[in-house]
Amino acid sequence: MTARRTTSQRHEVPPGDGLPPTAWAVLGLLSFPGERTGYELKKWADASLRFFYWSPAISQIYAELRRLEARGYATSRRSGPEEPRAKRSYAITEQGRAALAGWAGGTEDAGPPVLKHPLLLRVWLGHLTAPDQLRALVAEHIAQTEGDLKEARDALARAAGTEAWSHPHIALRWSVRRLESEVDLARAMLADLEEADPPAAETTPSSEPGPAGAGQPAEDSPTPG
Amino acid sequence: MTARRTTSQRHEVPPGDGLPPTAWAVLGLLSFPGERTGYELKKWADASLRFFYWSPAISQIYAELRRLEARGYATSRRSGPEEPRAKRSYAITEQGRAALAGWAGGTEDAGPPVLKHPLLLRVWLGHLTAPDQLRALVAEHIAQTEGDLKEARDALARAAGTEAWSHPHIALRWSVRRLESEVDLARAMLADLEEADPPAAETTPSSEPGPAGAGQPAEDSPTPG
DNA sequence: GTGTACATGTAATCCGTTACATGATTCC
DNA sequence: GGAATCATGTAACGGATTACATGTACAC
Repeated sequence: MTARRTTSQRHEVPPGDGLPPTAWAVLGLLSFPGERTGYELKKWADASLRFFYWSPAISQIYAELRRLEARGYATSRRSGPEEPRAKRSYAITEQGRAALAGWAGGTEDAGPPVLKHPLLLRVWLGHLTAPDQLRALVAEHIAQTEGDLKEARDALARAAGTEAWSHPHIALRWSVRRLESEVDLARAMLADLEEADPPAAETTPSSEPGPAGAGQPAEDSPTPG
Repeated sequence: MTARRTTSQRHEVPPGDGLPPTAWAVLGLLSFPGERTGYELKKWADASLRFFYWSPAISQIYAELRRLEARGYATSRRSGPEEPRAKRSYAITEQGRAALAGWAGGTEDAGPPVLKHPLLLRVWLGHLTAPDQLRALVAEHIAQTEGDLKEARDALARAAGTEAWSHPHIALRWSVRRLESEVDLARAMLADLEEADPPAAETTPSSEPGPAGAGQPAEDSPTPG
């Protein structure tokens, strides 16, 4: 409900582009010099874009490449007999570059960032789970995020050699910091959970004993937090 | 490629539930005491779950509610003539609560958090955009995030009165901190962008002048960072 | 009496995933 | 010779959105 106008009445398709975000991402990969196969694009996306954008199914990359070509935003070329493998390599066209630059420059709103965090949903539903089990889930998430963080750092280190690609580099730095923050956030939440529901232990003989009204709040209460 | 096993061979559908994440979220909303209409669920999701999970289309909430009822996870009741409006109210069943508790407890992996950040894609593609235009996009994102942050803080303040709902409260606290971090991250990125490409100004007479090899790196270079 | 909020749905469409199918090349 | 990687695609399906359709209640 955050504004986001519905383009007015009578289904007039956005005259210009109307491409899904994934198409722009694929075209973006092609915007760097050189030509590439769908397979290569997939590997590349998994190594960089995945940290802040997405990691698409390979079948969809092929589909987007065909669409991009149909629009004149990319051209493709079958490998000749000199190359060992039969494959199809794509390159961006002038038209494609212009359209992409328009998208990247922000003439049409690219939409807000989307975050879908199942762990948080589980925490939100913490009343259904045993406290230590919930904390274990958070701890597991921390471990997993630390793994991602390591991978992002490796990617950043790899990219450090290849200079002149400053913008991908900046995006990766953002990703590393973001993952660091994700770990911090999870740790802070763990602390909150412990405070709200101290682990069964002999070292906390203060405050309320426990089973007062923690179970079910008054019936018919309106939408909480 | 972060593990995430493909459930092994031969399409054996997950025997138990196989519900999409959205269904669990809707059922989760129902797991708090009281009965609610689809319309109320939508409003509630927009006021809380949206900060860390999702904000579904109203039509889909109705669809999920019907599915949940078909599975026996929820029951519905039409409003009688005593109520001013004709509507259908849903409540969770014992079965539904049990299934949801199983999901929330983590027996089946709920999947990793998903982040799709169009701004970062644009930054990654910064070579296509004028430096100050790109910085303007980041600045706009900061402003927008600060708006979200304010809303999240308001939600937290509203929830502060309604105690005993400690878990939703903890999730909201996480969201507030997360949005604060998002602002910090964007500011840091802005600084990186300024360093990489100093704004046309008279106050920085040091380091390299600029247009050396910043345009197109050597042709045929392999997949960069 | 007009607009907004409440309230529920259907239909069309599309993005995206999973599963399936196929085959060549390279590495061990 | 067998596994992993390279390489490309089709088919089925499902989740989710947008647009459309409809109507009541309430506030101003």
